[in-house]
Amino acid sequence: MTPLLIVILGPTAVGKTELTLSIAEELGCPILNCDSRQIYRSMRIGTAAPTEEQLKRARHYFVGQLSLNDYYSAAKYEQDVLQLTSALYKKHDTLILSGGSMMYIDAVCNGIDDIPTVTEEVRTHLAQRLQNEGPDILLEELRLVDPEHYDNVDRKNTKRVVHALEIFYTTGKPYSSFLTRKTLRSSEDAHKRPKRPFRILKIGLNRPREELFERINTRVDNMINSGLLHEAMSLMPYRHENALNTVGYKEMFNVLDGTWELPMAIERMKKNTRVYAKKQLTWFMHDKSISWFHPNQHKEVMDLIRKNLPDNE
RNA sequence: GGGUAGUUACCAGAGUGGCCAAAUGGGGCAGACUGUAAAUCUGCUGGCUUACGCCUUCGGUGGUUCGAAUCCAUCACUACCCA
Repeated sequence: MTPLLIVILGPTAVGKTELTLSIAEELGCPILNCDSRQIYRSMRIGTAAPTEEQLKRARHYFVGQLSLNDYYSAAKYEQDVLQLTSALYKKHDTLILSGGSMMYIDAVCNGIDDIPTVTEEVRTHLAQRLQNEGPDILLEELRLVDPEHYDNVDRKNTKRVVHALEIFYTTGKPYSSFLTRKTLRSSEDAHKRPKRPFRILKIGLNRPREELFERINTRVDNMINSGLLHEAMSLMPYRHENALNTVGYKEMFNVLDGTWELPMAIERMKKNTRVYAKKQLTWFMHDKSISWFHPNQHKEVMDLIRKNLPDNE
């Protein structure tokens, strides 16, 4: 009997948490959270992390377990999930992975190439060079060092150019030499995907755009009322950590240092969240293996799940 | 009643004779994506399914001119100032 991984995904604020919880309760199975920011501690309000009451309703993993300055990535998440699931499947035949971090979901479902982790020295050195010499020189360097990747990267996306160089300087080998599953997301390359010891059932949640945007707006208002500004204030010392380069916190930091008035920040936050939700949808829509539902369709979702439960195989 | 400034695309706002379908910003829409991804980056945004091509736009109308968003007349509206 192959165990099952139910993946519940969808744009931010669509209503994943609530549906996930009720399904988890019904099936009596744990929830592996898949949200690249909820996994950090002390960002509860701004990431709409599960509340204490919600956490009590099912066993949760990957919620609030990292410090703001911990290094993390989709690749680490993949490893952590694989390790955890192999343990959990001894007791459960079904697990739920729920969240909206596209790349994390992708890493778990389709795998991610094994690329060495960049050393701190190389990272800071290149950051330094980027500042001193500018992006053009680094891009030119990439062309010499890794012509193959030079042809493929988005050359205007400095972050990616720099990363390829980081890998080169860390390993002495071109970044492109580490990529084996280039078109991971396209179905023709399905055979290149790693075999998982579980079956995957992807359930996508979505709503009409207007409805979703309205929920985003009220969620932002609720965050503000719940003390987001206060939370952000306590995180000010860490504001330059990557974890806090996040919708919601960025805007609050601008209020705290006097750049913006609060109403302006709230508007920006709503807008940026809407943009993020759209980005998520753009990504998810490529994945033809997702079955889509409105979050209200609890019954329909459960029907699909029951059909796929391991003992029904 | 008098005076002054103004009316530009979804919004704000540049443009004061041809290089203007019209800068820039906002908003909106669409897309890319394998290592801190809630990140980072890109394209479109008058219409014509595509266009270095055509058509219709810069408050209304009428003029001047080879040519007008830009100049003139007039009407309408808006803002501020003086009565």
